[in-house]
Amino acid sequence: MLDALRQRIASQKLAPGSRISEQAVCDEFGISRAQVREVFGDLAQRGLIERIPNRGAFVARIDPDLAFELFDVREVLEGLCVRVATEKAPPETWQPFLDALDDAMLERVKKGEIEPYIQVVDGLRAKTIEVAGNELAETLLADIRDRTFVLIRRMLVLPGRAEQGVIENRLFLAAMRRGDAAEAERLKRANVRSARAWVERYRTFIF
Amino acid sequence: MLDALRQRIASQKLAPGSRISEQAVCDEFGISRAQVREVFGDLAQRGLIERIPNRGAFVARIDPDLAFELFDVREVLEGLCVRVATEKAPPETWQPFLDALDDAMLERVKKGEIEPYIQVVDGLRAKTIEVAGNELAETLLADIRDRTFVLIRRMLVLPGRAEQGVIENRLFLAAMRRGDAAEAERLKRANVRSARAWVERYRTFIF
DNA sequence: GTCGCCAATATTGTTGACAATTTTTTAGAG
DNA sequence: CTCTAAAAAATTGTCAACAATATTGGCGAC
Repeated sequence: MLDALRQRIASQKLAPGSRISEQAVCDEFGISRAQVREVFGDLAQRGLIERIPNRGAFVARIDPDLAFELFDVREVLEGLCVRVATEKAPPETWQPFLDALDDAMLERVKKGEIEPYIQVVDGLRAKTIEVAGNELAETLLADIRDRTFVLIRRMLVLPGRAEQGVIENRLFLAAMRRGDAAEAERLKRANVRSARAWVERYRTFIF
Repeated sequence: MLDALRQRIASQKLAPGSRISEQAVCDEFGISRAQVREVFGDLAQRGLIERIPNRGAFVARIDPDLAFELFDVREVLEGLCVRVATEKAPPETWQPFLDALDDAMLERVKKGEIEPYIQVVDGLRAKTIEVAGNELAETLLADIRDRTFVLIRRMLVLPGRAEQGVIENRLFLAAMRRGDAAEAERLKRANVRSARAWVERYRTFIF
């Protein structure tokens, strides 16, 4: 139930800025307002909704400043996970992802076919976070993902971004593959910073 | 009210593992259970308490694994804040802190007088986070601080740790003073990792 | 016709009572 | 005396009604 709302907000099936009525949620899920209010408290703390006293709950808007904050925190947390994952997992763990990001994949994204790329990158991140084994970082990154989900999709359809993403992912994956944790972290962070720069550059389109 | 409980848990006036009765909080603060339950939800998400269905709320225990997770996340977040703060603030911002951490201070901590040192370091962190202007990182670091407050106090009374802290703080402060953001971040991270290593080394005393 | 004010409506915030579950106590058998 | 089981007490989870606040609609003055 909480996850259902999380997903809807992340995917913008609920438009940013729109109000979510407590009663509407009660009716749809057949639960009492007390439970809805508990869920709302949860969503508010995750930054997915904003609660204004006596006014209600509103789907959070992502202004550019906040988006860059999210990118900065994501950069260091994913960098941390990449470093620890590189140290913990055997190097061959990352080979399948390197294989998947081959030249054929590069051709596909050049033609605008980004779904397979997203699949691989999502799998890689999930694996990295799992291996890193830092539950705190895991939950924080999940929250950040919820809040930036649509933003990132919008960025990935920009001309050339997914292609650049393939190249950057190859770079830090190669470092992971050879067990160079410090360099892998550095390259992963460069990757996130690069994405941040694209958002900055195409700000008018994305926001 | 939430802050009162936060402080009590952070300072371990409420012992880790002990149960917090909803009714007890109601009586003490003169509020209804619904409000208490909302606060409990908040505390649970911050990781300060653990709620077990139909059993109640328990003050969270910090086992070594979790402590190291907290240190790892703190390392990268404080590193981020130091880097951004160095980029944003004029270099002379950090001079007062360098001045405070002089040889006289070093002598004091050598004699076990760590309170002034803690004062300065806390002020430095507050200033750094404020200047960095990343509200997400700010709240996350505040939560981590709540959870590791007692831990760090226990570490600082260990022989030699505060002294080492003075030296490490001087190092990254010097980098901030000369506007070298990348190096300041690196040295701040080394500082947190060093603290983590002390906790690891004196594990039996600290946990 | 527009602005301001007041009533009507709707929504959120709060409270207390009731239900479900767990813990403690007590009684009884071995 | 100890262990088991059932009853009693205490605690958390849930709900519906009430109060407070905000929004909407309508009326009248200018």
